[in-house]
Amino acid sequence: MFIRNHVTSVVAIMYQCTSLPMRNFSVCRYLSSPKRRSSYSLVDSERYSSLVKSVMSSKVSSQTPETLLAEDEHIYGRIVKAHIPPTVSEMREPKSLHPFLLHEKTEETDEAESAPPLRIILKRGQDRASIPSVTRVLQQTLSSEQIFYLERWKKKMIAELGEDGFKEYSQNLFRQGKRFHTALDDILMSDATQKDEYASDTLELPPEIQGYVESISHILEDVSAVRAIESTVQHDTLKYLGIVDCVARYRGVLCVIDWKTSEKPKPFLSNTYDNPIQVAAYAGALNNDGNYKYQVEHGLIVVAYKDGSPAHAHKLSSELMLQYWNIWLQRLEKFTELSSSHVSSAFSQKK
DNA sequence: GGATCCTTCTTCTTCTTC
Repeated sequence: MFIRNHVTSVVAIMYQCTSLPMRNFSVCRYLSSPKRRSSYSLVDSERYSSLVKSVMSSKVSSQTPETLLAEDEHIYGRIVKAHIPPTVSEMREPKSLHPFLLHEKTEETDEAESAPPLRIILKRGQDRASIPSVTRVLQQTLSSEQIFYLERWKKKMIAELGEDGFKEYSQNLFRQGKRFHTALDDILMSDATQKDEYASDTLELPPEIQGYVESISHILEDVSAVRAIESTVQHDTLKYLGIVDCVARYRGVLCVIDWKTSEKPKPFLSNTYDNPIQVAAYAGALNNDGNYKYQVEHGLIVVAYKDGSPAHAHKLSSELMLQYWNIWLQRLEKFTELSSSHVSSAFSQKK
């Protein structure tokens, strides 16, 4: 078990290395090197001896900040405040420094928690037509490694089931996932609105869903104060939207909850691929959406199984959420670059 | 009424030893 956990964490570090910007990559390389060496030890000290001497020398220069400024002015002229256009990342960066540790929105009251869950239906108007969704961004910015393994899996399945068989298999997976979500929405909504602890027991469940619901029954015992169900969230600054499965308290902590169905067991967070990024993206959007009068800092991914075996619940602390939020920003940036290059190439073709 | 959108899922592995 230890070895497995160890390997998982090493893989997690490797994954982070590949997902983070170059400066972080060098940090990872530094951490993974067998012997931590200072980069200064690599400097050809003989070659730079005069420079080192001049830097280390205590001799005071005849130049002072004032004389340097006067000299600069003489050479370059007076400083004129120039308008520097913001970079894409600056434009996209929200005004808030931390999307999960802000308390700008008014504090919650017990009354607000006892109100019926919010459900903002997605309406695609003209203003929203161009706004990408979380799913679309994640799908279109998969790594080449992810695409490779998915394609390989697909080929294997088609070889096994045939084209039509695979199509039917995929549709069935989607159908089960959708039915599970619908059933869960009914359960949560009926519990939240009827104030009856056993209200959901009277609900009729489709037979193929019963195992999944049984799988999450122990999780549902710890879920309370449901605030939102299948509700649209939109990041007003970063311009993206999505639909959160659920916002509720899990063991007393307010979380964005994502329900998943899976054929394979997913006991580790790393088994859930991009799901944590999805949850962080939803939470970040909710925290920047005026329709929600509260902040959510935590996340929860619940993986349910058809045979009724206990679901795996992966908690995402605010620290983890921030890490995944940063990965989400990178994916969003990549998506923007891809779509703008797509637009410009389409434009040049038209020309 | 039809089309489109947001979701719903799918990946990480192969061989040795006890």
